[in-house]
Formats: sequence, C-alpha cells, structure tokens
Amino acid sequence: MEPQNPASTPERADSNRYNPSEIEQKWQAEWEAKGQNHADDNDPRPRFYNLVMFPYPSGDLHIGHWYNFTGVDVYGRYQRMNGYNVMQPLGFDAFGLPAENAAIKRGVQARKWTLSNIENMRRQLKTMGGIWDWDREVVSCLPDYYKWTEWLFLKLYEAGLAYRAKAPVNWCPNDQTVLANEQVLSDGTCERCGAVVEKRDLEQWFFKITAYADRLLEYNGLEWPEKTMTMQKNWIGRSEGARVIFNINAPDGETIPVPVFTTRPDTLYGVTFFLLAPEHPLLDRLTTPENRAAMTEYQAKARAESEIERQSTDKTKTGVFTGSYAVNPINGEQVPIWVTDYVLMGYGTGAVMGVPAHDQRDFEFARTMNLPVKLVYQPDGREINADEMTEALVHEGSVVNSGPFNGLPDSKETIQKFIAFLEEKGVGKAEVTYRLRDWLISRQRYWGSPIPMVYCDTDGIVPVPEDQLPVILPENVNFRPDGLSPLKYEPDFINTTCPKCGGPARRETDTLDTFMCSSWYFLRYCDPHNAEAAFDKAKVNHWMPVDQYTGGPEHATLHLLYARFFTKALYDLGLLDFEEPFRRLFHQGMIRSEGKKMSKSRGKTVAPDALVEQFGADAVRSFLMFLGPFDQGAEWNDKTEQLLIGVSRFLNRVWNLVQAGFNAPAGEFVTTPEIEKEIRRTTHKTIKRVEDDLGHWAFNTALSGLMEFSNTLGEIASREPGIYGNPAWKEAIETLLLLLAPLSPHITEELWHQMGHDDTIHVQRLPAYDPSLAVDEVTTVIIQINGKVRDKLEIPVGLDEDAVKAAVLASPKVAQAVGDGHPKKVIYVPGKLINVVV
RNA sequence: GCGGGAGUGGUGGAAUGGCAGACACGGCAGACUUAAAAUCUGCUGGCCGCAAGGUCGUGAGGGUUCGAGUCCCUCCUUCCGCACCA
Repeated sequence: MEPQNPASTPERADSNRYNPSEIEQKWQAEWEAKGQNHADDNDPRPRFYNLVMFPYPSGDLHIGHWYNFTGVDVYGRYQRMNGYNVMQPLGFDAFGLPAENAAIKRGVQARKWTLSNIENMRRQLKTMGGIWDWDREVVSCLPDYYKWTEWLFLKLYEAGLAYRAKAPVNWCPNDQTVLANEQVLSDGTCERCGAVVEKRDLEQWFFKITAYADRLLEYNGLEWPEKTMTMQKNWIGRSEGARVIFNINAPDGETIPVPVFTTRPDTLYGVTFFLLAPEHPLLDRLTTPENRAAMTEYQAKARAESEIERQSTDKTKTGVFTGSYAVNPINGEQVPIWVTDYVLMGYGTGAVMGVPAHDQRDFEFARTMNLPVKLVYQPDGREINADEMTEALVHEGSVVNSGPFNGLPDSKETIQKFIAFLEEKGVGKAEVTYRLRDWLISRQRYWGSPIPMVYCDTDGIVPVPEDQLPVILPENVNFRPDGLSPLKYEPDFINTTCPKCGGPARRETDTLDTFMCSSWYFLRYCDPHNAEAAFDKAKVNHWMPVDQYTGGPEHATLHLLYARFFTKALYDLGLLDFEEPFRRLFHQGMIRSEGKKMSKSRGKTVAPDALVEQFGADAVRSFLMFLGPFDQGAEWNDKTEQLLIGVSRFLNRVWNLVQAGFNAPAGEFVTTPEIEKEIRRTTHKTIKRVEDDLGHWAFNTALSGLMEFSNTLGEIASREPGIYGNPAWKEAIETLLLLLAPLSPHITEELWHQMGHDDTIHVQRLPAYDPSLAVDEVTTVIIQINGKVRDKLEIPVGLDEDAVKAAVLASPKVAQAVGDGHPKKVIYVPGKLINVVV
C-alpha cells in the first residue's frame, strides 16, 4: 500500500523536518532586527493598546507567567492582523519587599538582585516570541522612572491630595511596615505574607482617594467584568442616610452633642438605647463610677481580640452599660448609653442609635441585654407584638408610634421627610458615608521610591523642589538585624538642607507603596524615554485609554482601584484628557499547583524552559492555550504536560502538510469543481469559527477548529493526490497559516516564507469570511421518534418542509413506529431535526 | 450567613433548548521496521448482544417542553468574593 500521508513519502528530505528551535531563533532574531514589534506613535493605522499587568521580577518566568503572557500576545497579534497598530509593552514592577529580603538574607544588593532577575526574565520572555515592544520597557526601580513617581507625588501633594496624619493604621509585624486597608485581607491577614495584621496609631502619608469615592463608582463606557465592578462598589461602600445629633448628659453635668450616622432616620422614634464603640474617646467621661470596672475590663477585652474574632457575625452580642443617658432629638426621650464591640470606631462616627425593632443587630443586642423593643413600623394588614418578635422587622409596612409621621409607607420619600424635619429642627442633616478609607502610601521599608519630602525644625514639612528630583535611593546600605529600614541609619541620605530656609533638615525615610509605581506605569509606556517629563500629554492622549487590559482578578480592589483614582486625579490636574485608564478589562485564569496559585512566594513553580527546548515555543504557547478557556486557568499536575504532545504533533502535521505541496510531482493536477467547492467550504467555515473564537479569547476552541481543518485537508489530500496545484488548496493552506499565526508565530512565519512570500505573515490581514462559500449543499436531518434518535436522512439544503416530512414519514423506521394511524405531532427544525410523536 | 462561578468519559475539555462527549491526551489493535522510536490507519462512556441493534448516562432529586448538559425549583460538593459598615 502506498503511504496515505504525504509526510511519510520517502522523497521528503530530512532537512525539511520541522525543527522548532532552529526556526524560532531565526525568526526571533529577524523580527528584532526589523523592529517590527515596535509600535510607532505616528502609524496611520488605528491604535490598539494591548496591556498586560506589570509583572514583579521574582527571578524566573514560570509556566503561570507564560500562560498569562501568551494569551495576551495571541490577542495582540490577532488585533494586529485585524489592521490595528498594536502597542504591547512590557516592563517590571521592580520595587518591593522580596528584593529587600534577599538583601537581608543573602547580603546581595537589592538593586543588583532585581536587575539580574529582570535580565533573566527578559531573556526567558524573548523565547516565547511575543510582540513585546522592548523599546518601551520601563523598570520602576530605576531613577529615570522613580524620578517621575516622586514628581507625581509632589503634584498630588500640591493639589492637596497627599497629606500626613496620625491614624490607627495596619501594621504587619512580619514585614515590619504599615499597610493600606486594601492590602489587608478580609480575615485580617497581610495580603503579601499572611501574617495577622495589628492596629497601631502612627503618623503616615495618605492619598485622599475618598475625595474620589463618588467618581470611582461611575464606570462610564467601561467594558469590565460585572463582578470586578461590584467588588469595587462594595469596597467603596457608599451609604446614604443622615447625621443625627444626640445630646448626652455627662456625669460631670455637661451636655455633649454626639452625632450618629444612620441610614434609617425614619426609625428614630424606635430608638431605645444608644451605642458607642469600645475605642470611643468619650467613654471615659461617660462611664459612671459603679460601671467603671466592668467598662475597663470590656475595653481591654475588645482590644485584645483580633479583627476576625471581633467581626465574627455569629457570636452573641456583648456590651456594658455606661451609666449615662442620651436624649433622642426627635422626641426628647432619654435612652441608656451602652458600649458594644459591634460598633466600629472606623466607620461613621463610632456611635450608633439602637433601634431593635427594625435592625437585626440591635434586636439581638436588646434581647441579650433585656432592653425594650419599640415598633415604629407595622406590617400592612397584620399587627405584630414587640414581645413576640423573633427577628427585626426590616423594610416592611407603615410608620406607627411616630407622631406626625404615622401612616407613611416604608420608602425613600418617608426617609426624606424625616431628614427634612431634622434639618428644620437643627438636629440633623442628610449625609453620605463611605466604607473606603484614604490610601495609606508610606512604607517603613528600604526598597521603594523615596518620598520627596524633608522635615525642617523651622518650616515643618517641606516638599523637595522639582529641579532637585529625583531623591536618589542609596544603593550601598547596611541592613540591621532589627528589621527596620536601613534608610533610618544612613546619615548621608537623611541629613539635608531645608529647601525653604537652607537650615539643617531631615529627609523622609519612609518609601512609597509599590502600588503607586503601578498606578501610572501604563502612562509611561506611551512615552518611556522622556527625560523632561513623566510623559508627553499628546502621546499619552494618543495611546490611552488602554484598549485591552489583562490581568488577574485579585487586583480588583487594589491596583485597579488605585490606577483609576490616579488617572482621575491626573485628569483633574490637567495632565490627561481622559478619566478612566482601562477601557476593557479581562481576567485570565491562573495556573494552579495543588489548588493554589503558582507563584514563587508560595514555592512550587514549574519552569517552561525545558519544555520550550524540547518542543519549541510555538508548541508550548499553543498547548497552554489549548488547556481550556483562557479565563478558567488550569490545574498543573503530571498529566497536564502530556497534552503538549498532541499540540506538538499537530504542528508537525501542519508542517508536513505544507511540505507535501512542495514535494508533489508536477503536472498531475486532477481536481473537480466538487473538490474545489469542498475545500473552499471547509476553509470558510474555519475562518468564521476561528476568528470568532480568537476575538472572544476562546483560544482552546480556535485551536481545535484549526486541528479539524488540518485533519480535513489531510484527508482530502490523501483522497485526491492531484489537489496540490489547485488555487483552492493554496488558499486553504494560507488560511491555515494565517489563522494559526497568533498562536504559533514562528512555524507559520517559516512556512509562509517557504510558500514564496517575502513579507512577514504577522502583519497580513486575517482572511475574510465569505458566507456564500461556506454553505452546505446537503445536510443531515436527525430523525427522532418520541424524542429519541432513530435515524438520519441526507437532504439537499433548502428542501421545503413538506418534502422533508414526506420523506421522513416514508422511511421504514418511521413508518413502522407510526403504524396504521397518524402521528400525533411532527416537529420540524429546518435542516436539522424532525421529531415524530406517536 | 449573603452574592457569584463551576460540577460532563480513565484525563484536559466541546456542545445558539435539537445526534452529549467535538478537538486532544491516554489505552487497545493494526501498518511500516531486523527491532524500537517516530509516523500513519482503525477502535475506544457504561451495560446487554456474535451482530444489527437496544438500553442507561452530563453532582442528587423534582419540574417545564415534542425534546433539557443547557431553562425553573430544592439540595449536595467545590472555587472565588463579601461578611455586625449602623
């Protein structure tokens, strides 16, 4: 038997074997020499800014990075082949603790350690053949970058958006630094290292992100995952309500007005007690001598409890009576003041009015402490009794026991009426409260951007003048065993002169949160070498906002929130013409190892280098995309790697399919219009499928579509050996290469050239889908009897319904099932299925 | 506790309410080979059957429909987020 697959034809020269590493190196060098991945600012094509989140240079590129970057690169290449001028930069988020820890542990310089990691990662990254625009690379720990980080800090300071204040802050005892609220997980642990975070009262630098709370709740024109927007909205936590002043009669005889925040001023007549947080500063004054001991004990207990214990919702309510009373401003009633740990000092005013009938927490508190419950709403159509209630009545019924307000429905309007009344009496006003706190940006660490501020005994806090930037971070520093920042012991760094008075002054030794570096890096990519400014406004306005941003969902309330705030602040400063940095956002899935994210800090990473060496970058890229939907990620285990074989075989088949065309003997082009049509049909069906899939990040099904296509072509070639000279065949092979090019850029470039093209495949336009060429001539109709598949029938496309029904009813199986009578019902789905109900 | 996603062969996964398991991996058999590798061909969800075929089958149980992996209800498992925010 003659070999059916042309690949095994003995004539095929061995030199024409698919040799990935050879062609990959060749083309990578060629692309780099031509600079064809550099996006020109003045290119006439429409721009497409394809951005991947700034990686941290942890040392080597593991398979998780490859997965992430490959998906982004496939998408960028796809858009470039759609005719866009794609800008796809990459850089390194190079400040941060791991470098400092390496310096402490192993005595290497943080800068050296970081830069050598970057060098290694850059080298590894280049092997994947991405269209990274290396001319635009930014490295955040280098002075030409952090100079502008400092400068932007000064701009925000001038705008009143940066300030220094003493506040209760999060302290990570392991990392020896304060953290922003966003860097503390909901279980009270450090987002970086997992240590339990403590509260400390410290003077720190903040950005006034709360001033942008309302604007951060708008997502005009953004195509973001709903979930991410919801997470941000919840984090910002806007609530509308009222501030109501209660007068407190202190034991010392004075009357102290104490405000509370409530979303339910319409339940004011139902207040039966008043609550303060254990940390509330007034407690000392309000506690009467007979309650003092219990109070001191309670406060101590609350302090000792971790945030997790304290905020647990299912523990029973606790509290202590102060002995003092507050006056309800709406009816003059005196209510007892209690302390409880479910009132938080950090939210609202740290004081709450207790309405047990209509708030579940207050209800539980009242039942535990035997405090009265007073209904000020009754459900419509029935009456409930406060003594028999088992839970609070929330948002139901009409107002009762509330003087002039009785009979009003539970509604926004009713709340407005109460607020109007409070305002009239001067005891309250409408107010909006947020959960969001200001962004704490100073860190007691060495390896970060210096904060360009000095402290002068005469002039206080003084910003470093712009022309003295950057404040250079010293490189040869001595780490101390106490874990404190070495900058504190660096006299050459600390001692300076005051820019105002010229007298002796001290530099700020805290450094900036690295999230500040990543809050503007996407702007610097637009103008990376600018020595005169952070960026040129026109260039940034040309490229921004980012058309497609891709990164993990874990940054929803961290980087993604900060970057939006930063962009809005810079917009207000007139530095930008747009308010939102990232128009479209996509979260790729992650490669997991034993259920956890693969990352160096968690150990257990898989290096791709050996795989790339053995199978080639094209195979590794395509294999990673073949694992499943890109937003789903994959579990990495011993079996995962086996799937690489299949993709590698596929690339070999593609290679051999193209070689077969060159090796075909000339002059035997026997084809028929039917075969030509068949080839064009499968070609155009594939174009439709694969291009749709690529545009929707469905790279796994795009590849299976291409595999089917190449299998079909191989099958046709073995059936019709004279097909190779046919134009339809050539079109099919070129289509295969073009559609595969984003996923496997090297092999397709090589074969494209072998086919006689002089220019690169990667800036060709993707083939256009022609529906008229994709239509089938015959189609298979599934025949069901009572919903079960019983037979199939080939019919010409477009055959009318009656003819199909007649043919089906005449078929022996159906005739047998129907018997003598008539079918009860016949359902016909045109061209697809017919269901005969008997 | 609340909100969202997911649960399909031995494995990764595919399926606008219309042939479940595409495409691959692995396995079995065969071709080529002195042999192996590579490559190619065929088969490969379970059960019954020599076969034709039948029958069961998408986490569990109900429902809607001529027809459900897909829609609805209840529940289980798992991942993610939130969790006393007044």
